Amino acid sequence: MAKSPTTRDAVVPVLAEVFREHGYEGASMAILQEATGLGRGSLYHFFPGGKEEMAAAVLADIGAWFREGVFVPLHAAPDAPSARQGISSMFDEVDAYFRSGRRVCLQGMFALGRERDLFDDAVRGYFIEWVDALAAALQTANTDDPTGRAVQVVSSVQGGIALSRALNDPSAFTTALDGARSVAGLTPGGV
Amino acid sequence: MAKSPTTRDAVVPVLAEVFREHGYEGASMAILQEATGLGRGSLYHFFPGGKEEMAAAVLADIGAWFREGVFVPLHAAPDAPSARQGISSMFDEVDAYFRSGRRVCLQGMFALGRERDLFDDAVRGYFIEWVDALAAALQTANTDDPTGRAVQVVSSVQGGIALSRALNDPSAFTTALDGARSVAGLTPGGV
DNA sequence: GTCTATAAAGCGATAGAC
DNA sequence: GTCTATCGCTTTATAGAC
Repeated sequence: MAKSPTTRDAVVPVLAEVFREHGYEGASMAILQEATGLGRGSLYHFFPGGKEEMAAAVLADIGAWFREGVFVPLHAAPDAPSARQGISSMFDEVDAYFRSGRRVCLQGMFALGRERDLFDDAVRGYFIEWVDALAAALQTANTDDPTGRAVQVVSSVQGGIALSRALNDPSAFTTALDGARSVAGLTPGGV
Repeated sequence: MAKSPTTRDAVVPVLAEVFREHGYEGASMAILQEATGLGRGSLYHFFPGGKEEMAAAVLADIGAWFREGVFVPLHAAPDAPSARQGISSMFDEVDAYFRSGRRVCLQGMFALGRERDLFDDAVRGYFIEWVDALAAALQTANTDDPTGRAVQVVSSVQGGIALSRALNDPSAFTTALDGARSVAGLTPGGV
């Protein structure tokens, strides 16, 4: 690597992981400092709004990642076969991203707590985008009740994370995801 | 009412609601004090272990409620029709208890955060009991893959709470629950 | 841009009077 | 059993040197 200037963009994923592991309140400045390797002053230089701005930046970053990698492809499917392919890819991406339930969904976590009030738009927007994109793909795939099924699929993913963490068993996430695939009209085998 | 002696049992449900609304860390002693109407000294008299003992008591109380009202009936079903009836009742109880997603599941909330480490047994035990009881009823009802379906149903409930809160729309919980009913082999109409 | 020092407030927990 | 006063620690945020 030529050089590594500390940029705001580079530090956001690190902050994301800290928020995922410790929660919003639990992620103290001291922990964020240690994880990023930056001093207090540097963090406040990049994020004058403090923790709240850090979390907002993280949520925006995650939202952009899903938009680009998952939601846009779902919307882009022109016909039924490619829609089914897109939905199948979504499950693969989701399984990889959440590491079979070992990694928490920050938006889902925030939705359960007081953080929802603070980051209302980011949390709601993320799930609206997800449900809308999936519903559009399900409709293209000629599935009945696309919106209802999209809600059920996204719920299963979120609940699968919670349950697999509670049981300390990633297979619970896999099972939940399999059920969601079935709801989305995918056969266990392939697209 | 003849008199109202402040008992430990009477204060636990109040604490539960505070933990649900503010989370474990967000539920400060000041808030718990105000909600219960008790002074610091009284709270520490009932719960010498402080916040941790309060949360443990709350989790135990919730666990006992579900055990008595939901899990035991599921296990008790002697034949397929009564098993289906018990499963149907479970969904009604769950919908009422979580107020169509307006009320958070404390165990599910704790599972996503650091609290999981602190209340590991209570959180894991709660979900193990739930999945086991539902799987037993599904088996009695002659449903295939009872354990897998039980995991999917419980995941849907947990995810439905998160999604309905994120969207600020209780109908998302209802939709998630309808999907779960279908996974459990129940027709939308009745038992 | 990065750092340390420090301010100001809130936290959980304890002590001891009543 | 209930209360208030207080300890000691951690928190976020700021100020200012470099």
